[in-house]
Amino acid sequence: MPRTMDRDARKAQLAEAVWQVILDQGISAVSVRTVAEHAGVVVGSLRHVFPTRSELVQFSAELMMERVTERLLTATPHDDSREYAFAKIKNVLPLDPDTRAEYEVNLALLAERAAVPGLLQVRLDAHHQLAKLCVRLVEILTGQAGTPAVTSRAHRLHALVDGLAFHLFHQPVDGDTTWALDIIWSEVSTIAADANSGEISH
Amino acid sequence: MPRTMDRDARKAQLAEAVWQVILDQGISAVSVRTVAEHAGVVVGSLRHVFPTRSELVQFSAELMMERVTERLLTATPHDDSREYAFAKIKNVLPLDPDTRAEYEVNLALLAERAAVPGLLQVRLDAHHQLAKLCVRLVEILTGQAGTPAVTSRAHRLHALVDGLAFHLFHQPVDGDTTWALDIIWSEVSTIAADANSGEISH
DNA sequence: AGCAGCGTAGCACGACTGTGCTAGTATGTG
DNA sequence: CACATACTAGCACAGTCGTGCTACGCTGCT
Repeated sequence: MPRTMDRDARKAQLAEAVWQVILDQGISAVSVRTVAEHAGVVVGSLRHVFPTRSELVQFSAELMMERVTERLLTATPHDDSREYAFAKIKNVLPLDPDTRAEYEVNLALLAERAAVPGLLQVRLDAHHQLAKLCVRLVEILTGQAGTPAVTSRAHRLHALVDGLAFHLFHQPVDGDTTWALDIIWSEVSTIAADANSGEISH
Repeated sequence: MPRTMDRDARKAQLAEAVWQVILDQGISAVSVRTVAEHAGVVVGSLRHVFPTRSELVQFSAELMMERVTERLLTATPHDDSREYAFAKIKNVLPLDPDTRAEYEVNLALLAERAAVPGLLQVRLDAHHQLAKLCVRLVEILTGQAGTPAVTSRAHRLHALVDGLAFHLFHQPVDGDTTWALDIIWSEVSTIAADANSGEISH
């Protein structure tokens, strides 16, 4: 065998170059050439790892989702279930420049799904994963599971999270974010409180 | 003067061709040639109206927003303020194929803003307009105006609307949408009810 | 030492891009 | 009728695109 390299690391390096190009010049500027140049490799090398542009773009999307999932799985223990839920949700909102970039790349890849069909599945996976997280959080907060009230609450929480993400993305990077956190905290509290007082539905 | 045509109609025709191309092949397929072909005109004619691609894309975005605004302004009188608010919100959600397409084009143009800077302003305008609508609805529902509680409620409603739009977009065209409408209705009811019982905050 | 083969480097090709430019055509106004 | 001109039509050019392809060098196993 001749010299071999860490393929996964190389793929990650190229995926990160894709993200950078998206942030700098938008998704339409993502070509095998621009990405290769950004990553400091020649086109031939990039194409040795990703034979086509589609594979490059799709892997970039998958790795991005994988990274987010990883971050979500890192344990954030809290004695109070409300603070636990709050911390988890803060993890998926574009609150700092890094997560904002993440969100922006996500939107760009969503818009590219007409050109790279595989992106649709990636996007759907991400969506369902967030949905499942919301269900879990509601279950923890209410102490119930599987009831219609839980799924309803989870739906609502999910919508709120996605909506807030969209809003945060629309305001300047250094803008005030406390209002969004307030909304999340109040929602989390409401879910917990309603469960304790027995009235959940509506 | 030589023969003249309805310039606005021609511009609208071209903008609609842009939307169609976005829906069919994604934003990256939007070129002066593809759009001209879709509109049934030659490139020269298109460029007589829109000298550059940027102007074409930007106008398409502006016209789209204009159309939405127009639809929003058409009076939908209701004796009950809750039903009025509900109807208004239904107007901005991607519930049928047409409004879904609208939403998709919106997202695509959002992703293209790195290439066409003017799109950022268009998107921001749309966002602020929806925010203003939410404030107005909350004012109508609560009978108050200008209080912190109103802006807080409006923020929350706005986030919920954007989040639900995102969710509806992720499910199949013929999917069940009643759950989203239920959430909206319950939120509208809650806003109205809390205002009557005096407790608004949180 | 030799060699198989991974990874690097880059040329070539046809297609497509945005935009500058010119020529022709039809039509409303004088 | 004449003419100015809005509009149509299309060529040209330089650039970028994705991808097929070959050639070379280094490396690690036999």
